[in-house]
Amino acid sequence: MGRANDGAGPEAAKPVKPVNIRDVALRAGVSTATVSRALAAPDRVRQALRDRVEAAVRTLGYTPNLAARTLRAGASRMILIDAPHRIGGSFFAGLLTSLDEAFTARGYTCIVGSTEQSDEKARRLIELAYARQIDGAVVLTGLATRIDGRSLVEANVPIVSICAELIGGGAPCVTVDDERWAMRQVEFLAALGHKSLLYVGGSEGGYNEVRRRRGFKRGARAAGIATRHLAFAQGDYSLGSGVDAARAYAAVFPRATGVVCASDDMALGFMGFAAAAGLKCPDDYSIIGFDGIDYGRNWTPTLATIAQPSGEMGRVGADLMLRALAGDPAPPDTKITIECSLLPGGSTAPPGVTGARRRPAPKRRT
Amino acid sequence: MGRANDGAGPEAAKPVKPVNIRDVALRAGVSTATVSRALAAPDRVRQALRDRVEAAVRTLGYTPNLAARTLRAGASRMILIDAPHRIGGSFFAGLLTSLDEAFTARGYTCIVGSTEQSDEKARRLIELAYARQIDGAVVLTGLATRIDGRSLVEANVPIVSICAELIGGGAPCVTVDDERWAMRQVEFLAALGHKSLLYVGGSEGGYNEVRRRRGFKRGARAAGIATRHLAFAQGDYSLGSGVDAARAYAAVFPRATGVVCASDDMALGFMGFAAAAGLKCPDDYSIIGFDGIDYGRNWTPTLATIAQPSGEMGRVGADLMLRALAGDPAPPDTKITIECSLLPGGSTAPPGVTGARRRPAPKRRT
DNA sequence: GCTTGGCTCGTAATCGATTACAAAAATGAG
DNA sequence: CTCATTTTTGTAATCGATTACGAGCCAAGC
Repeated sequence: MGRANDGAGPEAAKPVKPVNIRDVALRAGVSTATVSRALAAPDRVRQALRDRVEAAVRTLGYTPNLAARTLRAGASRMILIDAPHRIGGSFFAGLLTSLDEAFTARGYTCIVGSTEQSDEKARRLIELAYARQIDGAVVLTGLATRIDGRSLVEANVPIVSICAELIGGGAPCVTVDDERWAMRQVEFLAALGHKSLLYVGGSEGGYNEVRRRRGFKRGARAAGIATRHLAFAQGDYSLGSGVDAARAYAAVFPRATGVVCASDDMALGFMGFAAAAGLKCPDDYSIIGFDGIDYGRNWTPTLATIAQPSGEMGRVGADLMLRALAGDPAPPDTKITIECSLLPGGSTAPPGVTGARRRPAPKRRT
Repeated sequence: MGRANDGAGPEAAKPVKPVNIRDVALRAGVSTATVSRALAAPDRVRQALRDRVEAAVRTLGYTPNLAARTLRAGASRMILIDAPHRIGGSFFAGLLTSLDEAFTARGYTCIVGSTEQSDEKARRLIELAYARQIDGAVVLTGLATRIDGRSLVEANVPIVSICAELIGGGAPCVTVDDERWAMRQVEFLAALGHKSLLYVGGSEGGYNEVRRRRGFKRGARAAGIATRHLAFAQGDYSLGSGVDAARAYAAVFPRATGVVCASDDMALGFMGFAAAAGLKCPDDYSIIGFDGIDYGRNWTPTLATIAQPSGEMGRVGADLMLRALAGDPAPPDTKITIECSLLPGGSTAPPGVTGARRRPAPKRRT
């Protein structure tokens, strides 16, 4: 078929050797050092040469090799963000967006991963730190995963934690006062007249869960609700676990009129199952969530919740990291607390106000 | 305060020089080449030396520097995933999870970003490709963003697109048959007896939107629904835009009984606003979404929808990429179509079945 | 005229791991 | 025991950009 070898065979397209700084130097008739300077510190190179270099860069389509730069500079301008598995829950999506925006604006690139998703994934992420491939890590889980005896914390890379304190401490953190706002949830329902409550918790033993549960208990005590009028369901923050809680709720604690959830997702799952089971909200029960996600604001009825300002939390956290990277780290015991706000919604009402449902008389213990 | 300089002053902790392969070689009494081989190809090194190397690695806590390896190897084992801005929408969260899982299992690390979010972000991501920092790119937007005259496509890096074909083509893709499944949406509502429909579309002109809208029109024609009984609202796939559509709907087209949405999020937003406005679903209107996200399955009522198998789409897409990275790329015009499924839900019913709402008599044109 | 100082610019070392090549050692065959 | 092979190991080149150092040049000052 004609000329056998014109250098553009079907396979010949592969080894396109990328242009490097030497190619540019050659074309511009200068040394590689001058090319590097023309790009990094233009005011240290004469106008004439600078122009020649820029022209060469343009015509050749040169982009500095990042690996080489990272190797030499000892910094990659990449930040690892260790997000929880439940990114889908959209509260974290907002947080990620604001983090990403803040870092991008300062010339950093974000790598998002989850150390709690699988050991293999965690290993890889931790490895990135030890391999000096990232300049810093933002941890959203609080979980200091340790794989093969090594952890992010010991990789000697600046760390900032958001949403939860790093286990073992040692890193500045940005959180909300989980306990206080969980108390606020209870207070809100109690003020409406609810006297028996169900708590739907997040992943057991986690930083936020421990505090929200404690807040729930303290809130109940403060509102004068006896322990025997409290019930507890264990979820994992996900929509599905809220569904499960609702399923158990019907059987285990039919008399609670107020439901306090540790996440909006669980509250929505709960409402979904309850509705399917014929329970009306807020006629039959009131429910309040935690996070402040969009889905809740548009649910039927709208979900009352504690809104966490994810945008602000991300910005503040990114700022801490950027400061540390600039050589001015905050003291490792720095703790910044962000204010939440309570958003009312149609999911709460005084108990038994419309629904003419049985609400058993107190009946004090047998 | 005692000894003035014990080498561990507050600032002395900083310059912890990380151990490199030379340190290991020195300690094990071998050459750096042997260390490298002992780690990468253990069967090419005698047992005795291998043991010494492994011991040295362990005691020194050595991890190979990734930048150096990338520089030398010409490959970084990093994949860029260009996801749409609306990651929060949780359909993409599922897709990302399955992609990440597939790549991690094969030793790759994912960098997730969005070229459509901001120019600055896009510039950075494209730069990653030109700077040889990524080995491949998975594009979920179909949008071949071009910044400063360069685009991902021209960075000479393997590309796979999922959900949409790459604009301009040239990359294998994994998609669903948007048009056919949009027709199916209409068919489903028409079969229930709905004779006037509202279409709530996604971002205008986008790959999926164009096809779903076309499918909607074809479906209506096939069902014998006249054009004057069709209305169109323009959204952007987000929950909020569904709310807006509902707001406009009430005013613009009060007589449509069926609503076809190009995303579940918009459907949920629509239902949220409609409920607040006193419209009952499915008594007053039926609605069907597209995506198959968890929120819809637990909404009140549950949302009928076209479920896209995000897990499978991710796995298939990752497989295409891994193949290309292994030197066996699929032809650039490869198109893999994944099957969807229609999930029924409480959000649809025959028109006017329970709600005794006005449903204007046909009244054929004036 | 000669020295000092300030700019520019090129040479070459450097970052750390991988690998082609050659040298050395071990193994096997006869 | 010798020669041919195979297996191990070390030396040094390499990937590409950055930067310490010094050479060359020009102007100012005495």
